[in-house]
Amino acid sequence: MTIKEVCEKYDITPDTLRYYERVGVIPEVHRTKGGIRDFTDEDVAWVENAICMRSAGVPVEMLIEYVRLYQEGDETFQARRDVLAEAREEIQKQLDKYQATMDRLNYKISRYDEAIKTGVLTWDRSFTEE
Amino acid sequence: MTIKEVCEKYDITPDTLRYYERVGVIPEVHRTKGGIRDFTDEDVAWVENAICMRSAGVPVEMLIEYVRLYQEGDETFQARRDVLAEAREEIQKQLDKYQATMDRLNYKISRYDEAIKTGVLTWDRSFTEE
DNA sequence: CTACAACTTGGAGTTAACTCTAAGTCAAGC
DNA sequence: GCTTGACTTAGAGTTAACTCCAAGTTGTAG
Repeated sequence: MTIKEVCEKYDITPDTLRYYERVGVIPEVHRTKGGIRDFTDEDVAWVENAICMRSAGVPVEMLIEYVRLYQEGDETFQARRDVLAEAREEIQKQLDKYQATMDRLNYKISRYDEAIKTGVLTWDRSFTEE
Repeated sequence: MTIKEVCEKYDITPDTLRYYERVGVIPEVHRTKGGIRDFTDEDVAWVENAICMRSAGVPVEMLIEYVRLYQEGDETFQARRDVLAEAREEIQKQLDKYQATMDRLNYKISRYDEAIKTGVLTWDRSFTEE
């Protein structure tokens, strides 16, 4: 699979993919004799994983650490698990914040829908705001 | 309320608060005769709102737009609602991504827990990865 | 065999959102 | 009244994560 195909598959730019490989977010990608990237299924799976993790805000630094441990072999199972567990905790915290913000937005939008009908904007919660 | 008290309440730095006021993420804060910030309850409510929105990744630019509309008065109810609805959509998309990443992490961590017990790491999903 | 688009690299540039610095002002305690 | 620490501003600097650029190479279509 060429870099272009992988990029289209995940809607990212070649620059991002090359950057991921350069800094170690994904392991080194297979090449043709000429030196052009030719992604194997395994390479693509690493890309998919990286993009999924990044989309949830897992820092590049943490992904690099995971790949580094992976390349060290089977003695790093526990260390790798710990990295993943840390990422999971961060994501759970973020999920909670997102949910709180959703609640606030839903409340405010419902108040605005009211205001658009009645011409008057009112807040009944402890939001002294606005 | 002093800037320090507000910062302690929300665990942020004075620099961040001053930055928020400067660029318009929150409206201008009440001052003492000497020119020192003295946050009213309303000011604090704006801060709380900004921090909640930012914690869910709502861009500073969008908060500025909301404050700008707010200061234009009652003719902007609809426009403000639209800004909030856009923020809500983005957050929903992010929530979905976070959930997908959680699923992936839970799966991987369970595989590692297995591997730590048995000494062998196996993947059964379509993750050719690793 | 020749275009020419798509690839390569190393390194510089960009962006959003802070974060820090310098130089000065305010105010509480002695 | 003086010291001392927290406050003020304008503007420069930082960080993470890309994103772009220049100069050169590869590979496919005619």
